[in-house]
Amino acid sequence: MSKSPSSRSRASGRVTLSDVAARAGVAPMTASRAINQPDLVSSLLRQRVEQAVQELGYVPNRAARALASAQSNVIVVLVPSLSNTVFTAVLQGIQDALDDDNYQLLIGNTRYSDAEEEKLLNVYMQSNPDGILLSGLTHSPRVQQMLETSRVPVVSMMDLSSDPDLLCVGFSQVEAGQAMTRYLIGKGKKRIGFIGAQLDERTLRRAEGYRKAMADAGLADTRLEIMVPDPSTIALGAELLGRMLAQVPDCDAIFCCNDDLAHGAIYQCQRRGISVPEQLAICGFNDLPASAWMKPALTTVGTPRYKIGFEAATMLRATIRGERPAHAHLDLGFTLMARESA
Amino acid sequence: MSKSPSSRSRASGRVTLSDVAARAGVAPMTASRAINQPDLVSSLLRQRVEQAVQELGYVPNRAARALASAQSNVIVVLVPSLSNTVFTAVLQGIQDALDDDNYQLLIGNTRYSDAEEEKLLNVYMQSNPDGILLSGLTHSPRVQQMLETSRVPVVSMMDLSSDPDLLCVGFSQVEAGQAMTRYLIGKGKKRIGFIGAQLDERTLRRAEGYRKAMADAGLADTRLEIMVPDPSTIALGAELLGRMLAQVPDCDAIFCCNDDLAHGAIYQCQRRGISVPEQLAICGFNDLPASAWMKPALTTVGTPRYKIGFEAATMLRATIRGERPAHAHLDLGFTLMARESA
DNA sequence: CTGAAAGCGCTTACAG
DNA sequence: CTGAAAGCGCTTACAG
Repeated sequence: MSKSPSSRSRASGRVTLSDVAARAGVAPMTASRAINQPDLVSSLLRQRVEQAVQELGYVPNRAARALASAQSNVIVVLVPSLSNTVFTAVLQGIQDALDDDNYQLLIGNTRYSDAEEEKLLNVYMQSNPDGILLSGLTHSPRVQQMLETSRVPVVSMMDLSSDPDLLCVGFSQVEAGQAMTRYLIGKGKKRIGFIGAQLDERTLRRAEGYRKAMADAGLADTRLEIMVPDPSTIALGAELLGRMLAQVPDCDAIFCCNDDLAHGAIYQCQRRGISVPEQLAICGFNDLPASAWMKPALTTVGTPRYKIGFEAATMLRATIRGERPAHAHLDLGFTLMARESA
Repeated sequence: MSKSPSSRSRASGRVTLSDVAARAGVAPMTASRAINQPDLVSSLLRQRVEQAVQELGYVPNRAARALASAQSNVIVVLVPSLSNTVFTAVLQGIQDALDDDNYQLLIGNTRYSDAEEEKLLNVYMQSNPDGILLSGLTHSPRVQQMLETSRVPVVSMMDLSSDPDLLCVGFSQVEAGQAMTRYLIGKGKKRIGFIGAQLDERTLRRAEGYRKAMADAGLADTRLEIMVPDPSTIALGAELLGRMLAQVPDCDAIFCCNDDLAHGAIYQCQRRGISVPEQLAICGFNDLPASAWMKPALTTVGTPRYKIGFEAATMLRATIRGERPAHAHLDLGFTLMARESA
């Protein structure tokens, strides 16, 4: 009659499904059904089980469920940064899309590192995820291999792949970079600099679009490019503006690979008494909240990051359920936001 | 001799520890030791097991491990927002503190809602976490109860509790609000407005500090307070600046409960031709990256959010290991950043 | 240093 | 609609 576990017991001491079943006077199997598939149980037993759950404060053990059912209900999300608003918006979209689905999100921060991505994926694979959401298209060979051998559904976010079979949701980073550069060229700018930081794949593709547009217009000049691996910050934008002007004194426009850099460049211009856009046009990428409000308001590229997360999660969920999406690639596009700074 | 599982098998098809053991010619127990406690196994067998792991591409099943060992190695983190830089910095600190510890972080976004916090905790408790990191001190009664009955170690972040037994890492939000208000009073300001949004507990405590300082100086006037439940954004700051000036035309300073609001207020002043700080002093809270760079540079309160995350995670880890921290409360302080705007 | 047995808490696959 | 049996893939607690 003793309630304490025998000395040789390995029981955790927590309330288990068997405890609930005993209290309700049913078999554990029935208690399980009453909780997970209530429609299959008579209302009388269901009520008795529900009451036992309440009285005992039963909390299901997710590990046991995952083990028995071979279904983890885990979705892994890998993003390169948590401090970059772009990716927190993506995460928000994912959460909203999956809100009612009882999925558990395992959020990994790769810090823009392929090695870190590999490490995280290695650990997260131990949780036997039902699906994976990845940022970007380029990954280490081992990551590619892990993904293939695991046969877990994957959706890539942010850019569009050239592989027609790869599920992805995003927009063409190359075209967006090209569009912004063409806009500046259309404004009559000739000496258009490009400032790139972090050098993640998206920045590289935007630079690719910039180069295409410059070459098309016969304006290409490698000295107009400043590329540094440091993280994008306002402070770095301010610094790189100075470096660009020192390197290319007749520069008449600067395309920053993102808004943080552009904000820093504009603040630096204000400090140096350089009028924007009259003396120097400046534009960014991503349209952060401050961009529309600052003086001068920043010309930039609006990107559908929230929607990317939402749609990618939706596509992944459909794939997990065994549905084949009509289109493997979902192009959400971008919007050129012409404002005051360029 | 067939490799395919029998039709009645429930096996997942994945490589298991038994497969590794069979390949290495050892018992599963020995394979387990070779992987998790290699020092307890002879180097010969260890090597054979390691090789089998490689050849088979073995990935341990975390659910099985958690179930058998009654140890999840999961730490739950609940933050009110992922779009607020403050909390992403906290998360970064947590990740850095726990980096080498094989903990799996379950990050939950409560969206500033007690009900959502309750819902998340309910789900996350199913993972049997080893520890929990919470934002703030106030929670719903059911959350409090879940925490108590579960006996899982908890560390609260951001503020300092009045309960001496509650583990917490942060700083006094009340004192910070008071300090900033006193600073403005010291600058000769008489009609100091307070703009509060979101109305989360930190904002309410900062407002409490503001009221104390105003009352102490005989400057209290409830019309000087604007409190709205909407999320803090630049746009809202711009709007509320207008509302404050309409309501209190002789207002000579505005204390915004955070930097986003303050940025919006300053941008709005620029648009209206109001000089800051000459006509109107404006200050914020948190010292976001843009604050030091914008013109005028924002006077604000610097807060140790990264360190809060780092130290809270460190304290939690120690507690999980059974150590008693020397002090239950860790006060990391704040810094008044006097700049141009006030 | 190594291994056979039992068990963690749940669900699957049956059977009635 | 209900339940007895077996099993998911590991680790604990022993024993040798």
